[in-house]
Amino acid sequence: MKDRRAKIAQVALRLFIERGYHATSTRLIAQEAGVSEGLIFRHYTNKEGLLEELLVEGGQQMIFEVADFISEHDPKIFISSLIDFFLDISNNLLFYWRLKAQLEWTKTVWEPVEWERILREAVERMFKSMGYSKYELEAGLLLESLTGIRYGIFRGSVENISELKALIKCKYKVS
Amino acid sequence: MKDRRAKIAQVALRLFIERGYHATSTRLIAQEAGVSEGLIFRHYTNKEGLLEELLVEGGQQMIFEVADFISEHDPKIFISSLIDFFLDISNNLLFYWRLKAQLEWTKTVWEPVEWERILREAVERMFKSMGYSKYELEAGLLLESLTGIRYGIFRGSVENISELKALIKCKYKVS
DNA sequence: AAAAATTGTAAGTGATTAATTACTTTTATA
DNA sequence: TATAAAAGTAATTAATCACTTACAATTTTT
Repeated sequence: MKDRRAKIAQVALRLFIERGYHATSTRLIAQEAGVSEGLIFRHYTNKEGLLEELLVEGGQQMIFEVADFISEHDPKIFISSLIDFFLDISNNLLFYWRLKAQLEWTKTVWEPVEWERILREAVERMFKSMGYSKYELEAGLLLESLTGIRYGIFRGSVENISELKALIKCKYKVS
Repeated sequence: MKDRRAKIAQVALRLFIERGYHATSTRLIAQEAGVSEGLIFRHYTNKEGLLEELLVEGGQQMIFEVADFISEHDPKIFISSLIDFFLDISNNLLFYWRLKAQLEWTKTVWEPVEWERILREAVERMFKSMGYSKYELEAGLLLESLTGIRYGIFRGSVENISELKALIKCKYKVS
């Protein structure tokens, strides 16, 4: 069976999100994946290596996804797509996003990863082209706000997502 | 020495934030607090009981603080104070806020605590009195956005906080 | 089909975990 | 000041942790 490595990664990602990285034992991962505990360490150097690969893989997928609407040159369509991207619960990178967010709480220094830098620069460019004077500040405000709402969706404190999306788009006059 | 219990709580709060709840051992807490490990379990039923008390205590302080600008009846001053409350890094409840946020990632079901309910209702009332038609949605948007920005401040991805505050207040026409 | 490499497991390893025990010291009370 | 209660500790507990070892099964390569 070739896909047992993938199965371990899949189960680990779910458990890390459900219970937190430190509260998830390699024993439990193995049990839920239906493999022996030793196999985890045959495929990954250690538990942290497994986590690292989940983050790298998710980050690469994210770069791919972000590249999609980076190519959009119409600011209005861009901002609208950005809001959808952040707040669509059907987003297939939700698990990665959640794991990343969870881990950020214990980090001492924060450095944006590649897709975050690419995205921020693109949003700044859009606000600039839309004639906003403080475009960097505007980009920061929108991105942090969207992140907050996304956290709210994860948490379960945001119900009417589609209405909220419409309201935000209305505020930025992009739909 | 009477204040050793308080010392344990103080050190535990710091370590839980720095390293995460599960990654912080009772042994480390005792070491950093300069007490024996057994003393932790003399004062608190268990590790989770210690965490619980930190959350309850912080929540009670938060109710007290929130009550401050709940009494404000001028919507413009209210919203302005709300923004300050959420984004002032001098806020003495920052540690509680951070711990609570960190723990929310592994919760299966989310229920707003008392101060969160009180606050949300007050914000809704204010938006209603300001003539916003979708006042509930507006309240949700502002609160989740401010939470997101606050997380950004914790994370270190927001630099120009005062400028950002001014921009938000400007958008809501409250200063 | 033989050899080699990979994938898999069961049964461990020592270290660390939260929590308890048995006991001593300090503080409060009668 | 005698006594009870509370606050404190050192040493220990069973359980669990991430990880390793020695070996077996399965693929892949030649």
